[in-house]
Amino acid sequence: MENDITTEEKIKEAARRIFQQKGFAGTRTRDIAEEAGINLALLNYYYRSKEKLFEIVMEESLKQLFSRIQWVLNNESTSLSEKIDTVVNLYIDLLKENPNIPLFILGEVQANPDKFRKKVGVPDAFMPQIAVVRQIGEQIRISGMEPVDPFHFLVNLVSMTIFPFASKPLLKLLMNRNDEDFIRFVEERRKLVPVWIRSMLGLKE
Amino acid sequence: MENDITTEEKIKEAARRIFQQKGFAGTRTRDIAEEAGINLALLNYYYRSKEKLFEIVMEESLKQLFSRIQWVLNNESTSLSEKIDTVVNLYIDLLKENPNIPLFILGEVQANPDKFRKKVGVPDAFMPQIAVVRQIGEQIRISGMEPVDPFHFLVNLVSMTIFPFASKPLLKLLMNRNDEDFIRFVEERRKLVPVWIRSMLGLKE
DNA sequence: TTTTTTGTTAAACAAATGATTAAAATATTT
DNA sequence: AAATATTTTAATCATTTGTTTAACAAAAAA
Repeated sequence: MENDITTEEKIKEAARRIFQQKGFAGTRTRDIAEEAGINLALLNYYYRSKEKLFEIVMEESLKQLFSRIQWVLNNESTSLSEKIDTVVNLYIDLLKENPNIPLFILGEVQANPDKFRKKVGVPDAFMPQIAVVRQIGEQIRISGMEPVDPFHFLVNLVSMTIFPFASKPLLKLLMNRNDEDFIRFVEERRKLVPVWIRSMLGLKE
Repeated sequence: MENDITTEEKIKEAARRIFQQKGFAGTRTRDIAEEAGINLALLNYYYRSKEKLFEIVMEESLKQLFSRIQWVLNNESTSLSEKIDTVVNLYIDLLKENPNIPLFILGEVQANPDKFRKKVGVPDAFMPQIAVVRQIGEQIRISGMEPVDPFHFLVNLVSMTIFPFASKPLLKLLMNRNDEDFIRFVEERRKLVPVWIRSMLGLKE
């Protein structure tokens, strides 16, 4: 049988699943080994330590959550309205596959803020320069609303898209819904969130 | 000197701070003892175990985040618009004092969904009966928009209010803002979020 | 004051856990 | 095939960590 997936990859995938669900402190190397179906010692053979393996998983998770979106938001050749649609679609697609990513990252940052200072450090005065922020600023002027910090709308977009996934287990309990219901609920938001955001900004459909 | 605060309370307060920041797995009993300035053995003397102490902290955190809000949302004698204002104000007040609560609860639920089945279990078909859901449903009909699940607006309200706190450390990094800036940003949202929600619902100011 | 109860401390225990080692199995090279 | 290198395994090590114990101190009751 040709088992294309190498042992090294099996370990990383298992680590990803468990780290993302339980966090660094809540994960035991033995859990990862069991999930991967390999001997405990192989973890230290391929990756030097639990910490090192975690670094890799975290790095990739950050990349998943930020890199594509960052590119979209900074694209000078798409309209604000297109950006809104794209971001919502990208996030919902990603989080349907991998709903634990947001809490994983946020939780680790909250537990260990120092470790992330450098990792997520954004060059000073870069963010305000990003295309979408400028476009939101313009739209605020155009629509004639009172001046507001453009970041509010970015936060709204991300909040309304990501938060339902971050609170998925709680939502399911509170709303008495199963997985299927939850997916349906989120798919409705795929259309609704962009409508709401555009409406906030006074953007016509 | 009359030190009103009893040893037992000192331990619980220290536990609350550390548990809420690091989570159950990330917290060592020795950290709690040090933070409380007491001998390690006193933790097991007053509370039987780390687990039992955690239960108490979690119980109180859930109560903080849910009980008052639940009461507000289910109040038959306030308008929908009033409820929106009240919820946003209550949450922002609470989270300014205690910004780690949301991630704490959500993280523990994600790490250990089973433990919370019973704890947060809501009586079947209770949620749809709650006053605010009915009021939102009515407003949806009145405003003449296409029929939508009223829960979307509850989720929007909670997302836009709570998510900025859940992502506070990351937001600060990404937006290059300090604590003072963050508070200002959140205070702006105290006024803005209700406006946006009302607008989504076609509610006049 | 004497006795008893309650609170506190330092030390130690036992289990859990990340990591290592040395040998065995498997694959690759010569 | 023999030799070498790589991968895997079982056992063990060393540290961390939740908990307990036994002695001591302080407070309350007698």
